[in-house]
Amino acid sequence: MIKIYNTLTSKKEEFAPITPGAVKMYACGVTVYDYSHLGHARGAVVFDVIQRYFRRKGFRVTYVRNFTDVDDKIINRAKEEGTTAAEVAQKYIQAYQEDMARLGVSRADVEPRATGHIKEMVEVIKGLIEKGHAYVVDGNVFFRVASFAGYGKLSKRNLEDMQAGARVEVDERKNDPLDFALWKASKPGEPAWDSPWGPGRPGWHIECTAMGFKHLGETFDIHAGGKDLIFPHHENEIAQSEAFSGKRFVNYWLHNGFVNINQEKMSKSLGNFFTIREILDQYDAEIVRLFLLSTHYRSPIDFSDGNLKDARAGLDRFYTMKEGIKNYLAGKMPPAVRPEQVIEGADRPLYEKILNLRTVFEEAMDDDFNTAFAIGLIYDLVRDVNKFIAEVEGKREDAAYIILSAAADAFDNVGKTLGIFLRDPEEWFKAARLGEGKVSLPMEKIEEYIHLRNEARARKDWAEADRIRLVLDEAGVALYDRSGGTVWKPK
RNA sequence: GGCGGCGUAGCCAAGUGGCUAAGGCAGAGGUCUGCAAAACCUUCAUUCAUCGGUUCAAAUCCGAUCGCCGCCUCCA
Repeated sequence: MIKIYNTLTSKKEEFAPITPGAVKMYACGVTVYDYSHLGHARGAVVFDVIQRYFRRKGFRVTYVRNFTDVDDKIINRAKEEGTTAAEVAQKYIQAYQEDMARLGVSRADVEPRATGHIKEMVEVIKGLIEKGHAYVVDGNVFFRVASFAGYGKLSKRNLEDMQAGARVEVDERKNDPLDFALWKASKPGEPAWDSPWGPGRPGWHIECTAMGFKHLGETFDIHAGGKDLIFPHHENEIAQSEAFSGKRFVNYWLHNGFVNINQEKMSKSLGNFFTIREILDQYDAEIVRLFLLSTHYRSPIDFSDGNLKDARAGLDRFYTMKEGIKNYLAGKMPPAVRPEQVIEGADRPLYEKILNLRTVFEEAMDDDFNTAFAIGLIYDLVRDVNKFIAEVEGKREDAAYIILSAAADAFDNVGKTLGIFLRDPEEWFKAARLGEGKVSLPMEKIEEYIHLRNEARARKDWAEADRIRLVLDEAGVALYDRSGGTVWKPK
């Protein structure tokens, strides 16, 4: 059974879906006014793995991830660029989709846009006014926070604390500084939609309520987002949603930790961010994905060159093993024997451990999606499999075949949920790493040098062999003489 | 000021009451190798920021102290 840390209760809880066998999940997407940065990537990757994991466990998942495509920042950006808000939004939605595709993030089942749900938002706002939870001032509509008894239950703060600490200039039209805008009257030239209160545009929080209601219902299982959304965004969502429906809005609130740089939050306002595409120009997407999954999703993760290099080293290690498996299995046929007939006693524990990987992986993931631990389990098995490969000479071929193909299957199986470890080793070592621009020779030239070097080695001309090794080394190519021949990898 | 979180080896990082504190990187020694690399083996925290307390038993619970971070304003 899956246990999830719920921000609302500050505890890990057993996941009990509203509808047995189904998960209704909403993740706050991005405001599309600029390229997304690594912090956005973290949430996307983490919640992608979580929704994949639910599917793996047999749940019917409806995953909604929205785009905020109307907002002050989009309007400002449009002004700066002399274009329209709609064009700005379209451009960065496109860019986001490209970034996500490169990171291997699956498409959500529904990817709604705020501007496509104005009607739904207006309906919710109307209902809130009728129920006395909202009021109209000069074409603006504000939510009356004091009218909702549970306000503060998600972010664990009470109204007095917040008023004491209020340090923003207060919109004079609000009855109370904590009240927030549901609908904003548009200024001339701004995007505007007709409403009972005059032309305007929605406030930020109302979109998630309206889109969540429409695509998932008035109560759904999971609502996810970055920790910085807890207050005020998610707190406000709860207030307006529950005030409107009279029902519990969301059962489990999940919040991912930040990506830090030098122990500081990566953010637009600090200017210390790297866009996803900048990072992907330097590091293969799989490195980034492994890096993001190597820390539990609720903890902060520090972005640094060293940490990305660690992730790369991990992938080198994994794919070296995968290459070893592949080389062994190449050209051999699956034996028509039962595993228990041919696997010798000494290898039984390894075989059991391989078959057990799926189970222990799921135990780790069941515990609040502990990808870091799950990856540790994978590397633990990598070492065992490498040991087996190192000693495979003396083994029965049919038994070795069964063990190694079972290992390949097991790694593949868990890799699919994480979205890593799935490539062909050859592709990893060559295409992926070549893509980082570290090798300054074309592949054909490299192969030619290797051929020349092996001729030199055949006549025991070690000086020439070493000279060629050095030439390739300077071009960023490392050579390894294996029993099956010489292979090369980017340094 | 209010609220929340974190502090585990040189580095990254699991572990939240009880077997030997996962896993990776880096380091040291070894096997292998024409030389290398990879891989494998051995080694690498008597100790979990500090100090007290609770308990038969704590990195894990409680209190205090120090340090760091986040939210309270748009923020994944």
